Parts: sequence; C-alpha cells; structure tokens
Amino acid sequence: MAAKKVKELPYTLPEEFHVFGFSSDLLAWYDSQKRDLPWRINRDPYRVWVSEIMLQQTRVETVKPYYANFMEKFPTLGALAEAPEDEVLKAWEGLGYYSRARNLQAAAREVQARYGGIVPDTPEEIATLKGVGPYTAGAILSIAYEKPEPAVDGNVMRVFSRLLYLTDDIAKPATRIKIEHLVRQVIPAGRAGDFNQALMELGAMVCVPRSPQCLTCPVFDYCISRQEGVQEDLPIKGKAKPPRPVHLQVAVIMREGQVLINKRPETGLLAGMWEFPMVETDVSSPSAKQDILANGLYDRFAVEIEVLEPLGEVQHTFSHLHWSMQVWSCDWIAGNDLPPNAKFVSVDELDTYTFPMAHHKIREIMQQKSDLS
DNA sequence: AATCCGTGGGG
DNA sequence: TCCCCAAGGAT
Repeated sequence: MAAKKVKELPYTLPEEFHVFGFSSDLLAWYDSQKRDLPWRINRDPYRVWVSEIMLQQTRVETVKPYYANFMEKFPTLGALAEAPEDEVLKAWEGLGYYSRARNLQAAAREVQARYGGIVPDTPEEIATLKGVGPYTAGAILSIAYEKPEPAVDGNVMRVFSRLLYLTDDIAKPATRIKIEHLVRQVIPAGRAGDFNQALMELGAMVCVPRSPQCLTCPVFDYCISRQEGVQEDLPIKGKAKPPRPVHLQVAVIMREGQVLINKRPETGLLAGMWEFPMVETDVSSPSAKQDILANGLYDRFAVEIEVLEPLGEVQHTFSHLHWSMQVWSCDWIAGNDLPPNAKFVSVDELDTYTFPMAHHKIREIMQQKSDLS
C-alpha cells in the first residue's frame, strides 16, 4: 500500500518554537500591548461573529463606527434575525461586500430556527452557516468558545511566512491550509482565542506589510526571515488581475419632482442594492449613447424617456471592475406600468434606500446640478 | 483553482 | 497617480 507522500518539513515547526515558548512570548506581548477594541469588551458569540464578518477584508478603523451602529440597531441575534432585510443592508451601506450582510442575517435566522438562538460551538455546525468560512469559523470558535482552532487570515499568513521563511504564494488556497497546520501546533491550551488574536494583532501592529517593526517585535528571536534579512521580501503574493473596464449610461429620470430608481437582482454584484437605471454600452458601438440608453430602458422598464443633457462622468473601481458612467438628465414621457423592481420616489426620500458608493457619486452629480438651478 | 464580490487608506 | 491590500467567502 503506497502511503501518500507528505512533505514533513513545511508542516512541522522548528523545535525552538516549543522549547523556548513562542506562544508564551507572543501572549505576554498581547496581554500588555493589545488595543482596546469594541468587540473585545466581552466574548459574546454574537458580538464576536458580527465583528468577524465586518472585519473581512476591511480595516479596523473603518469597521468601528459601523460596528457601534450595528450593535445598537441589532443588539442581539434575535433582533437581527427579526429585522427587515432592508434595514440590515442600510446598516451596511458603504462597507462593501454586501453579501456579508445578507448572509449574516440569513445565518442568524438559521441559528434561531435550528439552534435555538445559540451560536453553535462545533467546527462542523458553524461551518454550515452562510458567510462563515475557515477563518471566521476558527475565529468564533476560539475567541467565543476557547476551542483550539486556527484562525488564519492575511495577517497570520504574513507573520508565519516571515517567521518560518515560507515562500509559498499566500494568494493560493493551499497555502492557507498549510499555515493552519502550523498554527495548530502552537495554540496554547486555554488561550486559543487570545493566541489567534495575538497573531493578528502582531501582523497589524508590528509585522506590517511594508517596513515591519522588527526591533520591537516580541518574537524577533524566532524569526528566520529576519535572521536571513529577507523579511521585507515576504510574504510572496501573486498579483491580482487589473479591473475590467465597463462603460455605462446612467439615467436620472425626473417626473413631477420624483426620480426613477430600481432594485438590483438578489444575486451577483451589489445584490439587492438600489441604483439609478443604467445601460451598458460597447465602446465600439456606432449608435448614439442617448439612443442606447433610451432603448435599453424602454426594454427593461417599459418607460419612454427623452434624454436631455449630460450631467457629467463618474468613475468607480471595484476589485475586478472599473465602471465609467456617463450620467444623463432625462424627462419621463410615457409608461406607468413599471416592473416591481422599479419605482419613482421623491428626491428627499432617497436616503431611505440603500445605494452603493458608485450611485452615491451619481447623487452628488444630481445635487450639484440642482444647486445651480 | 480561478473568478467574482466593495471600499477606502497609505505609501 | 498608481498600486497594494485589509481580521475572506461563495461558486
């Protein structure tokens, strides 16, 4: 029987880590230097959960005000489960990755229905919740329940890449698996939550992406890449593809002081968010953009409009897309049989709907125009 | 495995 | 200005 060949070295930590107490040294630093953050007030699983979802791909300073507002509006798991989805999206407006909010509420409802309102404390159960992946599962299990599970995020991958001089590409999924194996070997009994947070805190405060502060690092003595002088060259990370350009014509359609908006589909980009009607145009298309816009909106919303004048151009970049939006002021001509995802609302009422940042920029264009007139 | 999914800050 | 990238997950 041919045993599967496994590389021993990369999955096993140097003996010094155990002999000299890497985990103890890191924890001692964390105990004295950790930041006071709102989600560290207690270990309520719901509070930890919300913080971990908000912190996905999002900076601590950005999260702070959103977290405070969210916990005020939805103080308990039950409150979140019972809230209208639109209110949850509104509380997330501007944070990005809006599926996080929709998944979080869906998962809260799942916990209410299936687990009696108690966030599950096993890897198998918690991993089934929407929006809870390997990192978040480990974070909740360790921080809220003190389970010895790794929570490997970008910080931890950077820290371990430098500590052990790992040259694996941290953009590849396999690298996270490997580092989870390594972290698992040094999680101290009874302090899994603090240890995982200490690794992330180190990555955020000391072992930062550029110009790491090695002279103040509590685990300086363990760091192989520093001994080799290559800490600035780690971690290895493949480059992302540049955003794909998309050209859009946006219609600000007025009718008796009201403007037409529509709700985006429940899946995909900016799912469930409101927007001003728009149509994608091919750069090489010979047709006038005004005509493409009018025809496109007639097909989608059964409205006839007159395109009046250009209001300006708005640029907005996502991770994988770059929107170039030409904004047009339009008059409604005919068509009252709007599809259910579209409606005319007064300009004063717009704040009650949730718009992505790209469309907030369009609102600014509108505002400037109305200030002139 | 590769792609989709937002936004803002810092060098 | 441009580019990186930040307590990732779903498909």
